[in-house]
Amino acid sequence: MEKTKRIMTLKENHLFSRAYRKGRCFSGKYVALYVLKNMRERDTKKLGITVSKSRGNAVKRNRTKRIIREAYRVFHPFVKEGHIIVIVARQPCVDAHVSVVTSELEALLSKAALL
RNA sequence: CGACCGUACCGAACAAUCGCGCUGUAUCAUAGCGAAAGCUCAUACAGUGAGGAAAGUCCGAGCUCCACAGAGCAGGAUAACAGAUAACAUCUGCCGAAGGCGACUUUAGGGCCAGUGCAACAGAAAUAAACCGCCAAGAUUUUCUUGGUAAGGAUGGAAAGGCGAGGUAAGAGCUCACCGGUGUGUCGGAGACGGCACAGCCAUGUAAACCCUAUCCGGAGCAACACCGUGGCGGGGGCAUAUGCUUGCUCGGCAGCCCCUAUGGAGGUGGCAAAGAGGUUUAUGGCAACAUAAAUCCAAGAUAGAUGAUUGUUCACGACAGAACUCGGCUUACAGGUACGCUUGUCGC
RNA sequence: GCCCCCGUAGUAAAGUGGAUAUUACAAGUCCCUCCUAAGGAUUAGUCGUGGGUUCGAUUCCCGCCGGGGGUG
Repeated sequence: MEKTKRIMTLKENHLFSRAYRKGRCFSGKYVALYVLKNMRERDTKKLGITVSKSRGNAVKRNRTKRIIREAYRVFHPFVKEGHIIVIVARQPCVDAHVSVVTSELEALLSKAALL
């Protein structure tokens, strides 16, 4: 099974832009999902979370990132390996509750055939 | 009790489970490096983990690098006076001015008699004075000329100290009382300045207009800077003449492999994390800002960037808002709450 | 994080402290034309915002707000 419970985070900017250009896109009301197959590293899964500057000030952006990370943490052991996942927060996500975001993320992940 | 003023402070609390950054200790069977020790990763336990403004980046410093014999100019900043401070555009006290019944608050507040500029429109006239008016003289006769005048009218933000009385041909600080402002003297004060007395009103506003006076200022900023460093491009030496290119051949040259070395992209480490112009209390000095002494307290340190979720209980039902080298201020945002002191109004004793 | 720059009609730009803030394009209305184009006339500004200096501020000074750029 998975060797680490730790979530690998996506850091490089060019991988973000690759995911936006070439990845498959699934968007819901609260978040949008970009999925890209990682050819180089087959057995890892990487996560990137993006909150635009127009969504609010620093406190609101940090809080939104925490909510998304908490929602993703539930599904992390079941997600298939070898993918780059980018989650983009949309405007309603700033004031949303965790349970709402979790249910929507579950629907999007199953739609993307990652579960 | 209500309203107001000033100063200081707080910025939801507790418990359980899961999860995150850093530090320490232990383990390292498994994953990576290594001959090994061990290190990284991981796991377990313990500790610790955002603010009063962390914000805006508006001032002032520390720190680092660059430049620099000395002096001046240019440019910039500040501006009553005295002090505090490492320093400041900050703070304290005080003076003047403005506001408030008051507690108290606000105040870029030097110099237009060093010089220059500007003051549109209106108005006769804007720094220079006679349009109307008033008075006198002369000529002519429903007015005109010459002279005097700054009381009154009209314009304007501003018209030459204000108001009253005397005075005069009419007027005028021409003279006088009061007020205002200027100068001199004297008294008080550390000083700005204030009180009193005398003299005397030849003259607007603007210096956040140029400027003058006094004081201060070299430049850039932690993405500074220092170190490690392999990819590339270089330099030197060695190996091999096996292979490719350069012409069909030979020599030579380039490419090749290894070692040393300079620069130093990506990346990493330090700077930088517990401790300094630090907080609290007490004592002394001072009106105060603050200073001195003693005791005592302090523990975030990320690098796409750590504090969240769920459940339960309670309340005032939770605003503004996230450290990024570090301090002192200023400015701006903010649900609500607490303490002390003062003023004023009403009621009661 | 740090360092800078800019806000004027819908857009792009001018604008010595002094009249109702100027020009071009665009937009609306009217005239001209059988209709359209061209042409002519005309309309619309809280000069980003709050204070201050001044008789008077788009302009000078200060504080906020918004936008943009640079960063061996």
